[in-house]
Amino acid sequence: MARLPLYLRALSALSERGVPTVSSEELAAAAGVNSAKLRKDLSYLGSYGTRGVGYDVEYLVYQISRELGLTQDWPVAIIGIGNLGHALANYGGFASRGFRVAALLDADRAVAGQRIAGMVVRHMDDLEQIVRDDHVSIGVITTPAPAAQGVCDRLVAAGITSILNFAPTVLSVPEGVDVRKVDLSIELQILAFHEQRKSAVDPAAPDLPAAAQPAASPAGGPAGDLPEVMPA
Amino acid sequence: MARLPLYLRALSALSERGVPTVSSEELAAAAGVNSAKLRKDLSYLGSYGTRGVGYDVEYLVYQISRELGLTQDWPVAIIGIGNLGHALANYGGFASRGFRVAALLDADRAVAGQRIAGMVVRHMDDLEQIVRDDHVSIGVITTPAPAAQGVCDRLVAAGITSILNFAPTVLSVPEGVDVRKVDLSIELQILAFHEQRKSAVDPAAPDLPAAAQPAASPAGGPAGDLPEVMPA
DNA sequence: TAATGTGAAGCTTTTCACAGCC
DNA sequence: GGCTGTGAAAAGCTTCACATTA
Repeated sequence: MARLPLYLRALSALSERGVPTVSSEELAAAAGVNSAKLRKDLSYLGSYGTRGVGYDVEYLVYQISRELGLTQDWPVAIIGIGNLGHALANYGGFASRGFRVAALLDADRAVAGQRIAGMVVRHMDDLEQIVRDDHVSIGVITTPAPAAQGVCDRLVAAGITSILNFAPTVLSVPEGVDVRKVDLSIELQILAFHEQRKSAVDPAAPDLPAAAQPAASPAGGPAGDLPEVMPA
Repeated sequence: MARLPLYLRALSALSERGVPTVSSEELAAAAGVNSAKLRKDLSYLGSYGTRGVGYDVEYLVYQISRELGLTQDWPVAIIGIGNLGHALANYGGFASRGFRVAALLDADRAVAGQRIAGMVVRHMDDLEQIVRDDHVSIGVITTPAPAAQGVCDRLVAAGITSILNFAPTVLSVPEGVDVRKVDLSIELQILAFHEQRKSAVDPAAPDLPAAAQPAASPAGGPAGDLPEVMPA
């Protein structure tokens, strides 16, 4: 269930503050969901709560961690060391949940060899060997969009079955391979959509008269090219 | 509808290749969805297709862009110029869809003043003024988790009603303010969950016997702290 | 004939509401 | 009394299948 990580985060915060137990109501509020939903979600893991009391924070942290497979080590390889790959290599949030950046790779020989976040960037030629030797189980693709499918195919061929894709492309993979995508530009587009709705409905634009009614622009709009994760 | 940006991306690719019309079947395949779903989604925008022929690519690009509000300019401010903020400031994917990085801000006076992506990073003190003067409509939060709620509150107070949050925290905002979140660590956790399932079900572990059955680890698992977007 | 647009069926997710247990 | 766990109702979303139209 995709909400377990959210609960885990809220529980970890409670755990740090030394809170021993929590009710579904409180935890739901902390995770930003409805309490009935939270109880139903947790009930799929088993009956880990105590009626009349709530949930034991430490116990639930452990149970969710186990369910998510976070009690084991997950070596991750990042492919494409541009701005975003660089940022992810230095991102502290991975290590704290059992994810270990095991390798950084890039197709550019000028990038390979550089030291980033205490690691030497390897060349794509070594991909298969690195996956094998370091038991990499998750690949993170931060290449430009045109390169992503090729990299994906090589990852799959090397035996990887979980891919996190930051390149703005739909990846096609064989059955049994999981792909999750993060597209920054799509998130902004969804915000813009709602933002536009607001000013269209609300007659009194809050503060900025300049951003009022969406003008009916002339046809033949933006030709729009594929946004790339890293602009060279 | 959250899938429109996906369709738009597929259509833009077709447009670049000079394809004049596309059937729901083809476009659905390119966007990675089912064709009936695509037709239903598009039917909410109006009847922009031609039975027996398909959809006019250019016309549909324009209609979706208009629906999403991409025919107007969206000035974006990025708050928190660590690794991720830095990467986003340089990210080419924004500009191509009407999103313009109007300002970079940081609470650290050592960071403020630096030039990044051709812009001077401003100090948080100037936030309200920048939002007002540059008509910023979307705020992107890339601060460490503990700072996120404070920044969010200031953005809201300054009149911003759309926020993209990269900090691993649930932000609480008043009604009418939209928040979308991107949590890199959560994406990995979901992948790990499925990955674990695979090896548990599949009796023949593909290649790596080391990563086989999830061992029943001893209780009292990882104490886990809140992952931060930027480590220091 | 080819492919859209759409009621209706089917499925999934969310919410309600309360029995059951501490 | 308080709070979990869970059937049952409600809502939302996806898919089917076909009438409809260029």
